[in-house]
Amino acid sequence: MATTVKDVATMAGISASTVSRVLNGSSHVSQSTREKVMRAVEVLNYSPNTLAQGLKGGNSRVIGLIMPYIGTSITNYATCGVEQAARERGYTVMLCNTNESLLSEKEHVELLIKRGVDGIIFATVTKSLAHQDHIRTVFESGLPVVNMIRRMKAGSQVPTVTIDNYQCGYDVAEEVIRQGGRHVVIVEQQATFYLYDERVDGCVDALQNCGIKPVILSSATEISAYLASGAALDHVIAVNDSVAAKTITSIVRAGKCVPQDIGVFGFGDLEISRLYNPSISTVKQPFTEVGNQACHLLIDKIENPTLEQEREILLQGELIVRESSR
Amino acid sequence: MATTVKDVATMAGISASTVSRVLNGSSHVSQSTREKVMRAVEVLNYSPNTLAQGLKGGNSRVIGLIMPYIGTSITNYATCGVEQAARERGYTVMLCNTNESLLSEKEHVELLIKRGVDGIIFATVTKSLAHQDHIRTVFESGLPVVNMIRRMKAGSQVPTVTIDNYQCGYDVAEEVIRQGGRHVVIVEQQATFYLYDERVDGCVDALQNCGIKPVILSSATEISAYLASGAALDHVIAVNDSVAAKTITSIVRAGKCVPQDIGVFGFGDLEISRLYNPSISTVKQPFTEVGNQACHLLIDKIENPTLEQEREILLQGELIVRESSR
DNA sequence: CTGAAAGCGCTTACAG
DNA sequence: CTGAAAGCGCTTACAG
Repeated sequence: MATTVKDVATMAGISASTVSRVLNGSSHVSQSTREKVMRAVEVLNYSPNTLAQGLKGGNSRVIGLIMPYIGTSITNYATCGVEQAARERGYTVMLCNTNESLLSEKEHVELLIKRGVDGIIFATVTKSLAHQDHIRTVFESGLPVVNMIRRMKAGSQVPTVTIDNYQCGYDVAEEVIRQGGRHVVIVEQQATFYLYDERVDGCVDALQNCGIKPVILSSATEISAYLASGAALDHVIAVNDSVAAKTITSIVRAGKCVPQDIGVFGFGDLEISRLYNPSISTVKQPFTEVGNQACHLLIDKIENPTLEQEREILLQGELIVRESSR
Repeated sequence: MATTVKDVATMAGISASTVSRVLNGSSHVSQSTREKVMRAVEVLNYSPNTLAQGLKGGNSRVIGLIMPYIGTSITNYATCGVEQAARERGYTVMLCNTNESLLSEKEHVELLIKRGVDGIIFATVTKSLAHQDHIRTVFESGLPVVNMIRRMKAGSQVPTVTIDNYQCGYDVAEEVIRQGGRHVVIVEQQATFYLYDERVDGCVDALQNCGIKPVILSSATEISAYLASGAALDHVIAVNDSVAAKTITSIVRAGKCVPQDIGVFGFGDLEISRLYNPSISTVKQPFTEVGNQACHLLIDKIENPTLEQEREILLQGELIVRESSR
């Protein structure tokens, strides 16, 4: 049904081999046959079957993307970035969702290999150091692999693209200090990820450099009790924008004003930080760019296997001061 | 490098054909050879190369998913739903992002066909009736196709899974009336989609049935001027949750209270509607379910080509009343 | 510069 | 019940 090399060859009056050569521009072909082929390709609207190309051992031009969850904006933007870079370079993305399941992540790896992908991008579910053998195995097999968003274990050879969350935390804390912060609370969230830990570490270090020891609460709901206790408080740094929003609500309901009484910061620059009233000061996280770079890194390796890859790419966030602070 | 049928055949001491038969369970095979094969498969950890399977004319077990934009929660949830259903049934998703470009949508169709997908799911970018020929062409070629989220032109044969936005609008307006609404404003948004139009239509019809004629504003920023004009207003229905949030901010800044002075409703049940202060009354939209059903519809057709498909599946929303109303 | 042949890994009539 | 052969569409040494 679809047109094949054979059809083109017949129409051009030459062999299939030569058609293939013209299309892949490998060896030298005479100008006249090249033109004949191109004309036939044009007329028949021919385009090679990638399945067959992939089977033949060439690149399948498909990369696997294994995400922990797709319904969240971080992974979303990263997915978007990967897809965009892949398309630019002529690759297609196979999307896998592990729902934060390690088992599922492992299964997806096997599936993707079976599907003949040229490489795999992870945003690995594991922060546990012990459970990344499946990734290392793939890496060592020579199949190009890039990890993004979430760090892997220290000493891992797998190239990783991520955001410098420690620095983001450090920047926020410095801004807090600039605004005169003395009594600072950091609000975490139940499910903690590396990236939250890193943000918190950055905050704590920056604050301690100025002699401030922050109080750490493990969820936004604890803010009410903290305020009720009468403890001094002038700034809150929440581990992400959603938590910041919840925190502001708690503060306002306790009868305090944001930012007049208490300044609040989040991380992420999600839609909510712009829409919330008051709008939320935050650190913008370039996740689309993370996806983009991860994909380019992967394809570079695919197309040039001997390439020495960068071990780690750290992207910087951008402090955005809005109404919820100062 | 990877193990093939041949390896299994050699190990089991039989032919490749028979191995294939055992694995595909087609014709009858003796119990003893079946066992030999299974044992070899086990030992070699064999799993067939899907590229070769696809090339051979069987199902490639890959479906194409063409989304207009991935960085937004609606399409996100739908993507999630598709991926989930696909995985359950042994299919893999190729993700395409058109960025709302019709040209790109057309290119993706060709790409996916070339990639040998078994079927394609769209959330088509066009609401223009004139520009869906590429989809119709595919549909008529017999390749299974399902459209979701956004309607296609009336009379289109392409099965569509979507949310009953008209009914959602109708439900919200009825709730407004139940709450004693008399002076109602509907706030739209710049980029209007079918689904927004449908919501508005539902609202307008329900209100008019009760003798209420709503005022329609084209963006949340107009609410300030409207309030300043001194016009009576007791309820606002915004075309989605983000617009509802902006509307509330405008109302509050104009010195009015939500919901005491003015009740506000949105659509979507996005994260923001829970986090906003006050939390926003809305209609929950089951987009994950939309993706899910679209995918099942597609795979049903793939696996049973003679199947008579439903032309349209309409999913219902769910009214959620929160603090921003009554 | 170009063609015939072999092969990627699989499946499926066609024979036995 | 099972095997040998052909073929899916392509590419790539191997000859000329």
